[in-house]
Amino acid sequence: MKSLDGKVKKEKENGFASPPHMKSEPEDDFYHSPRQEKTLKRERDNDDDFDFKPKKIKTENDKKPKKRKPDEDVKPNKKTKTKKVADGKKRIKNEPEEKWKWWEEERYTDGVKWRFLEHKGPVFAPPYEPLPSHVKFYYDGKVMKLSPEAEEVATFFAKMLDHEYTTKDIFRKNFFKDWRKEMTSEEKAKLTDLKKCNFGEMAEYFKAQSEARKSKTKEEKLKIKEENERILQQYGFCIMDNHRERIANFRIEPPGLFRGRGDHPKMGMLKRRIRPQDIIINCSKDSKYPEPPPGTKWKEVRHDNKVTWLVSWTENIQGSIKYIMLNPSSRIKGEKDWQKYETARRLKKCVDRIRNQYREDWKSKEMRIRQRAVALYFIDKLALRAGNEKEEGETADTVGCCSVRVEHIKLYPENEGQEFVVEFDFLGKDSIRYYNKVPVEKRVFKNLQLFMENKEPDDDLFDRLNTSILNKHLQELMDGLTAKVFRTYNASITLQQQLKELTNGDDNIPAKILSYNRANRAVAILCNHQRAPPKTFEKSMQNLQTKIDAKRDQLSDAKRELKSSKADAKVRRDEKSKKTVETKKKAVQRIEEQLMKLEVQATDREENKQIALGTSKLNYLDPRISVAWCKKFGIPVEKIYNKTQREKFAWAIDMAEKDFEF
DNA sequence: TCCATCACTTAGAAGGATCACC
DNA sequence: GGTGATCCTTCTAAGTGATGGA
Repeated sequence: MKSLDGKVKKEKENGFASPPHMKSEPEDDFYHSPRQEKTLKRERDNDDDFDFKPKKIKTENDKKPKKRKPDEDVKPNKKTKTKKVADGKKRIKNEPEEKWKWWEEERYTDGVKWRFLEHKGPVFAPPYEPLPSHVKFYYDGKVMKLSPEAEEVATFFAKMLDHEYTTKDIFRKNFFKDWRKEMTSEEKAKLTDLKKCNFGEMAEYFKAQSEARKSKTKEEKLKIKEENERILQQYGFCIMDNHRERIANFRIEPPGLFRGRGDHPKMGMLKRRIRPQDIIINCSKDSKYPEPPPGTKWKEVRHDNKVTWLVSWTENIQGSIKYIMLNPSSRIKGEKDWQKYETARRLKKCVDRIRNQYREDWKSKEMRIRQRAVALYFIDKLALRAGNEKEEGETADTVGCCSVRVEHIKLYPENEGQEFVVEFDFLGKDSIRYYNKVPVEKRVFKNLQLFMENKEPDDDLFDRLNTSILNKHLQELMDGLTAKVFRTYNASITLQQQLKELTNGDDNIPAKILSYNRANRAVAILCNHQRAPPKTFEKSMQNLQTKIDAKRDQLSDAKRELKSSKADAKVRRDEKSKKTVETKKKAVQRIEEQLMKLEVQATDREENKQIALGTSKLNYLDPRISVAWCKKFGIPVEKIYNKTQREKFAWAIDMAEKDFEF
């Protein structure tokens, strides 16, 4: 099977224009003036302290039109203005259309995700290329020629030889078992012990290949780049309704060895190659369907416009479905994202009521209600994930709030001068450790003691609760409320409040950005977004310190020079020496600035050693807060969001003014 | 009500691209 | 221009939560 048949097919017009949407403007918008909060962990907001600001009606002269709300539940939209979506006939294709402001248009309701969808299908992994004959595999010290099927799987292992994975028993066991399935019966009979396999030459070969790729000439690299660009243009976009939209992952995952996170029982298993007959295509009936590679067929072509995916297949490790979907910059993802933050803002309006309610529920006669209330308190206070049940033995043993077990918490009536301390220690999503010691309210503490009575360490702490019960309850408290909304809400409100607290209007830009990063960091800590410290961390820190020291020396030199030039000018009293003083002054200033920049950088980096800022920035922080902050303090938005992020948050950059309140 | 399935969001690692410095 | 550090993009695993059928 050819992965990408070399020829570029001329793109054909589809000649279809989906029905134009009528654009409408909502009549109003809510703004909220939140209380400032002092600490990282959130306290109460007042329920009723938001005010109402009427929406402007867009006119031709308005520079910034007020946009509609993404969240239909908030209030009905009144159509104040309609705009026809251009009927996308000939102009849609290849040239990048001018930036489309989908957020100014009306959304679909009733679960329809699109009216027209056309795409080219996925790009398959390149077929296996057998190793050159000089690259040998050895078994028990002797050369052995492998069948292509067995050889391919062997190369997967060889490519990972440097990785810790290949030293793990489970990984090796799973790999060997799956590898044997690909062997001929002769190979199977002969290769019985993984320890006797020598993949060294293969590994060397791949390393050399990778080196060769790096040391290619400029021209060669450019050629590769152009080819990638060509594939991107051909397969990396679809037409959804009237717009050419970028696809996120148009390449099918290549075969390889499964790399689970943490202690995953399936690590090392063979992830099989996906073929056209595994693929389900989703597109509209009246579109030009993607062609399967010559001589092959798709599993199915369907036309389901209640879903957003273009391509799907079932993966063989967990049996789960994988999808090809659109890029975060697309309308379909952006609308959802915007809506997510609007839901979180609605929570802000009623979070006080909800908090009062769960505090009451701590006293309930019913165990299930107490458990629900304590769990919700943790989700709110500590930004824990919901914690769905998982199938035992199928995945790594990780938990979230509802699935926390007795063994994951310790209770201290008194600890380090604080009363009622709970110590959490468990593995969360991606097997990232959650460790936290927090003082809680007495009632919570007493409840926890009660929940733990007569239980074994591996019993569920909340045995009368699961995520579905919890979410059902939340749904009753607020339309659209689920456990994860609390994470979004608490992350965003924390950012907003930390920015208020930390930003000093008189600071220069690097110092303000340090403040921003610190606010961002507070959120990342709250959400427990961690990263492995970069391998080069210590060294790069040292380098930076060396630079700082050098800069300090430079500064004292410059100061000395300034001093002597001043003395000189005093004696000479001529223009030339006055000028010299000025020049020296400027030099000192410049060096001071440079020094400060370096010091700020060092602080930022040190504080960021094990913390990942990206996840919260991308998924939890209402981008309008950051945009408003940039506008308020004259920071170019490019300093906060890179190009990709600006594309994802185009809606927020366009609509948020400096007075935006989450 | 329970469970499986499906769709979609959220997550950190890896590797490539770009930048800063000498 | 070379090199190492840093930034950005890609990759795909691992969550959440809705839904529908038994």
